[in-house]
Amino acid sequence: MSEKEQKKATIYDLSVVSGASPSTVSAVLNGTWRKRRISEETADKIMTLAKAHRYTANLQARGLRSSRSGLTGLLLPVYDTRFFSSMAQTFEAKARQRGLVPMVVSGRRDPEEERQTVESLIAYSIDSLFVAGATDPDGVHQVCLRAGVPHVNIDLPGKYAPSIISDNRQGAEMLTSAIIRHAEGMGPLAPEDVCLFGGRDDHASRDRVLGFHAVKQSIFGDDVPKDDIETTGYSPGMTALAFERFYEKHGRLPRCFFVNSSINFEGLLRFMGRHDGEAFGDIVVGCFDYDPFGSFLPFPVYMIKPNVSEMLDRGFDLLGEDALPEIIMIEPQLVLPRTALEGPLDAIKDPTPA
Amino acid sequence: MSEKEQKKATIYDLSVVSGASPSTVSAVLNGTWRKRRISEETADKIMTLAKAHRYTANLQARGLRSSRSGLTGLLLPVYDTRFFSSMAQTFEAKARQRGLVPMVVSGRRDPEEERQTVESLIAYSIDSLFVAGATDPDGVHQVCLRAGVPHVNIDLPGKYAPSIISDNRQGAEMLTSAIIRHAEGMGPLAPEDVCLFGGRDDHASRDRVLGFHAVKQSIFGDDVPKDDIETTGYSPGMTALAFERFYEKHGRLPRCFFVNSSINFEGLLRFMGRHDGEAFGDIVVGCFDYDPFGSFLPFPVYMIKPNVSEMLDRGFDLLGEDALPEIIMIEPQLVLPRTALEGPLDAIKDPTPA
DNA sequence: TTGAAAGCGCTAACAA
DNA sequence: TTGTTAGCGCTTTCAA
Repeated sequence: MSEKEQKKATIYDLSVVSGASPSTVSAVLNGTWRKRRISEETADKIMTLAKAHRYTANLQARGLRSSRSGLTGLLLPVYDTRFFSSMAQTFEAKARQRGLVPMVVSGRRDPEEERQTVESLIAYSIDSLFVAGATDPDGVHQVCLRAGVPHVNIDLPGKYAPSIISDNRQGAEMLTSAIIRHAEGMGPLAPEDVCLFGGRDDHASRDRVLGFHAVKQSIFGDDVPKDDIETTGYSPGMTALAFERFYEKHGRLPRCFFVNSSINFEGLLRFMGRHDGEAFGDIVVGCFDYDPFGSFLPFPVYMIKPNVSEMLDRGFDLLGEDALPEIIMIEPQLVLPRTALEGPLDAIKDPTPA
Repeated sequence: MSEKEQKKATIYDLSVVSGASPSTVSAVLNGTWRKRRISEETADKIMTLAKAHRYTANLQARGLRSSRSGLTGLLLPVYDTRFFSSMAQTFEAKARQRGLVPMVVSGRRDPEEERQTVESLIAYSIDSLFVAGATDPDGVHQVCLRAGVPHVNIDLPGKYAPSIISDNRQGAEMLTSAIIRHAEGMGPLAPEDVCLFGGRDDHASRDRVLGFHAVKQSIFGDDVPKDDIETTGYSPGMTALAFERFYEKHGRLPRCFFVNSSINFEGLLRFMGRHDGEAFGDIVVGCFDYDPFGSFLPFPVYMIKPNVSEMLDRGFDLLGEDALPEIIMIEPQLVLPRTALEGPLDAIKDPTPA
């Protein structure tokens, strides 16, 4: 309670106490003073004064005047999965490294909401936008284009802006062979024992299905049934239903299956909550997404971890020039069952516990 | 690609095309026109024009002029746990319901970084701030106070601002009795079979330890050893080490233990990754925090789920008046093993999968 | 090496 | 019922 709420100091206040003009103060405080050939002496004096008066720039005013806000946006579908929350964490760190302030928002997989949410960012004059896993990246693109906001797509590609995505095809192949190999080690496997749950009609899901089928074919030959896919959207509830249906029909879950995202994986949890171990005794599961707790469930779970850090770095690189709408693929990582990877949490220095 | 990047329309553009003055346009577009007694007719015309020209207000300018930015901040320690990511998700929804734009940032449990991060929000003139789980809430308070930013503490209390926290004492009691009851069902239990891992010297941990000991005492009597606590900080690595140490010494993990947060729980995962089932055969675990995947690990896991929605609602209520620095406790929920609760993800309408 | 002055887009008295 | 005007705090020519 030591200091009172005082009006924030402005460059005019510092101009008065320093005897310099507001424009000089401004230049000193925003770092352009060297090239404005202001004497080291004046600069020092002003900076000292600024510190003493706890001056911090009003970034709204700066942004209004200079039409560069210093804000960079990240549009997520949802926060509440390990994939997207670690993306938010990593994004924030990388933005701040670059002297930008991150604004993370969620579009909740609704094209209209995505556009509106982005409009709200643009209303604050964000300088750039990362569009991650958008349901309608091209709709978002239109909005950005009108406002002249440079943007890149992450994880799910769009047609009109550069896209940096996981190599879904290759990841799906790694994952599919891993789970099949594991399941085969537990007894002979038929093609109909190997299924895929989740996903929808988007770029990522299509590539994953391609990879999944390619591997099945290479193992079981050409006569694999094509009805081994249960498309459920990205909804835990729908995915749980799909598992229930399969269970009704076959009296158990498939011995070996691929789940298309951690959100679909939550559908499996719901199924598990309603059934005991018999329903899913010796299954082997693959999940396209990594969740540390998911990796330790009571059956083997292979996971694919997208390389978020790399994707974001490439994204920041591409924002500078207005790049072509090409698609850049980043190799994801196969994570073996019962693996607790280190993450952004490990980078933080926790104060001493005692 | 249909529309080109055009300069954003301003109230002056609309003033020209509508024939009304800029201030009239302004009043119409910011909703104050009724009380400025502007005719419905004029208002309609301007609104139509605004729509046609895709006008959206420049919120930096509005904020600069009116000194209300429409931004509300949420300071988190980290994004990357289910507790905080679902808080971010819920916060965003509640902020938008109230016509505010959320800015979520992470202070990474570093007092200095917390203050700096909040300064960066204040530089954009946020109207209010939620301080969740801060390591140094009172340091953040000072920063907010100087800038006149109303703020509340969530989850971890501060001395100078209103705090809305989980009832940690009561939650710990629920959790402790649940795991002890469960473990007793599997065979007789001695006081030294029941331990607590994680946490540090903060308000939440202290209350949890209190609740933990109270229940142990009520069950085992007064002679419970007080060396049943392993304080590790909020770090997966440190917590894993604590489990290793215990294992070295006793050849197995305690039969029944309380883990102080999902971050500490990740330390258990790391331990599990390095040992096979014998090391933790028939353990019963309680975790103060809920994670759906954690609930389905291969041993019984009881979890406590804080009531985030309620905490945030109360927080928004308290921001209006400048409230006293009281502590409001919200009852958390005990979640039984193998429970997949619905969450923010279920509220979202997923587009049809096909 | 520095200062004066205009203006970013908006709001809010005060006039009319 | 509407318009005029000043200015939020800053940057940026242009002039000195």
